[in-house]
Amino acid sequence: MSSTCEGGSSWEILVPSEVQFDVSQMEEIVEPMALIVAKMVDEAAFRIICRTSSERLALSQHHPLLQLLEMGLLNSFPDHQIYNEMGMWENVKSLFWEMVEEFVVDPSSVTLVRMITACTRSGDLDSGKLVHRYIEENGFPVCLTLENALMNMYAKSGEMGEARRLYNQMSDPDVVSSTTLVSGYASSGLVELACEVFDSMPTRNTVAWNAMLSAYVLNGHFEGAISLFKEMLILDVQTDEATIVTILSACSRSENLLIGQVIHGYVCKVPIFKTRELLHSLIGLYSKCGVMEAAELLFQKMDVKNEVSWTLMMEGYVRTGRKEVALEIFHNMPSKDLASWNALITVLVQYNFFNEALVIFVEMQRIKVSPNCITLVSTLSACAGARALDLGKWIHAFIKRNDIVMDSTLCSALIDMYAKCGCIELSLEVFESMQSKDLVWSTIIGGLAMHGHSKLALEYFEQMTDCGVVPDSIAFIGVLSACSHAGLIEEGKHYFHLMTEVYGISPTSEHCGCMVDLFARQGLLREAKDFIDGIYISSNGVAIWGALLGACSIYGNVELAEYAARNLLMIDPTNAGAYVLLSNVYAKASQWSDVRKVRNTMKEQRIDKIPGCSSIEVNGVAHEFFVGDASHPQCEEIYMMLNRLEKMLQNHVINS
DNA sequence: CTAGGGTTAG
Repeated sequence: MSSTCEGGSSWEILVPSEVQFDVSQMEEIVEPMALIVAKMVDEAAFRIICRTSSERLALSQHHPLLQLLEMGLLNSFPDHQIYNEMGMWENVKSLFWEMVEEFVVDPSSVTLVRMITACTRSGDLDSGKLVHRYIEENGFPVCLTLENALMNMYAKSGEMGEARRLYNQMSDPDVVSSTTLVSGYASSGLVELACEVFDSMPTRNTVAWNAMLSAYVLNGHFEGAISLFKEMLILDVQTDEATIVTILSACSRSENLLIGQVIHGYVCKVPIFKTRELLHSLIGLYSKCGVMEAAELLFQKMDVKNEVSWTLMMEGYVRTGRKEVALEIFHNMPSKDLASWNALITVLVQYNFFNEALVIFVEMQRIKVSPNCITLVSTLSACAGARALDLGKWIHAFIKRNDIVMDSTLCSALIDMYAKCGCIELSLEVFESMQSKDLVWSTIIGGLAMHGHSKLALEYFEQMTDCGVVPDSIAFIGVLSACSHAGLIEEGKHYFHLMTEVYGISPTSEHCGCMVDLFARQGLLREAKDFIDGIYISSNGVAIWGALLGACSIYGNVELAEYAARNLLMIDPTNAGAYVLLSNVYAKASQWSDVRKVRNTMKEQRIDKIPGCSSIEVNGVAHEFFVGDASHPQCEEIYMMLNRLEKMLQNHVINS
């Protein structure tokens, strides 16, 4: 058995000294190189690699000398072959089995490492485990590199227990072993464990620091990432492109423009190569923070743009409200991939351009671009926002027809779409059909609350915790709004306490808005104000003051209404609703001069009351109705029906 | 030969 761990490669012997690795000579030496590769590889079976170009490519990825030639090699192949990475790994795997089973050659440790890497990259844990068992059964010695490769395979497949077991068995783990663990824990969401391993490392290189940085960023600990980066600078750790890309991603995701700009300055001063990826992360930062002038400047400077470059700019323009510019970029992009379509639909939905998002989806169908799960999730939330029930149902049917895997995000989007479109029964149907409900409880609770099924929403919440699922922030929004709609004061207080004290979730302005609404709707204005006084309200606290102001206008409390309106307008000076409600309170109290003052201020500030508008989709056609609107062709019938419904409701209230 | 990076997701 040839089973020793090879040290250096035998390239020096195999490569003729007259062969110069000059890029200009690439074409001429590709063929000889392929032959050398065949000779160098000690297994007979690998000779077949030289038969086709894609097989040659497969091997080239694993040889340092051929990697040098990669540019030239790749240039001689058509694009689709280069990017068919999956096919390449499949080639490596089938060659391996051919070698050990048909040619009965013992693989060297280098070959085993390549095989394990092929399994890891193609996400084929089953084959990997088979090879692992094959190694153990044949008693092949396992060198450090092979141990690391095996650990990495388990880590990448989320089997951190097995990865850790291998690590603990190692006699002499190195910086690669620990870094593999750090990034494995990071992708499993176990930042604390990643931290622990990182802290225990005797030596750390740039890759190790980058892995820890990325551990923070992947799990949303942007502040942690920023302070780790500072530590790198203080300790004078070498930074590289990957460091910058990672830290910039932390800045843009937390919209920390200031630190991002500092890093932009740093990049300009230190010798770091401004790769396209690095420029993308800078553009991404400015686009996310709405500084389109800076993004545009960098974008213009790029010599080679790709789909990502165009997509980042497009997103930025939607975010800054210039969606026409964004659409123009989109339509003029030299090439777009699925991610570009998804990015546009998603960002349009995020900024409430639901109908525009649906138009893009329809366009996508027309030119036959196949949507993926992400497309469908975003489009379903566009349907929810636009109340486009028919299209939502069509997507549901599309999912069934194409056997698309219903993962929890997709189910959640369906449940939410049906709930928002008024079909809570269909929401429940999707919910009940799921095997694992762990990640969709919050959505169904929110849907039930929205439909006024408060008691049921609370029952589902209890079921959720009975199943051992830990409720998240979203679940509590549903629960608290259910309490507020049903006037369940004590229950509301109980759940708020449960959320903050037992589950340690810090309340957002939405939770607080629900609480204020809970008290204020019942006329407990004092309690509502006390609640507000006890919390910190950030710049997105419009819902909190709005809830208080709304209740004040119902109960006619002038003093408190003024207080609420003042605070609301401090956050959002152009909030038309605040002015209207305030003037209603004054009118109720017959303070006509104050009513006039408010109206005049609105005129001076050019604040227009946005007319209330409802819309409904019937047979795929959206119908819009404004306040006092009489323009609909069936207006008379609609109002007759409305009156009948109103009478029915009044009778219902009297009877119950 | 093995470890780290960018756009899309309620």
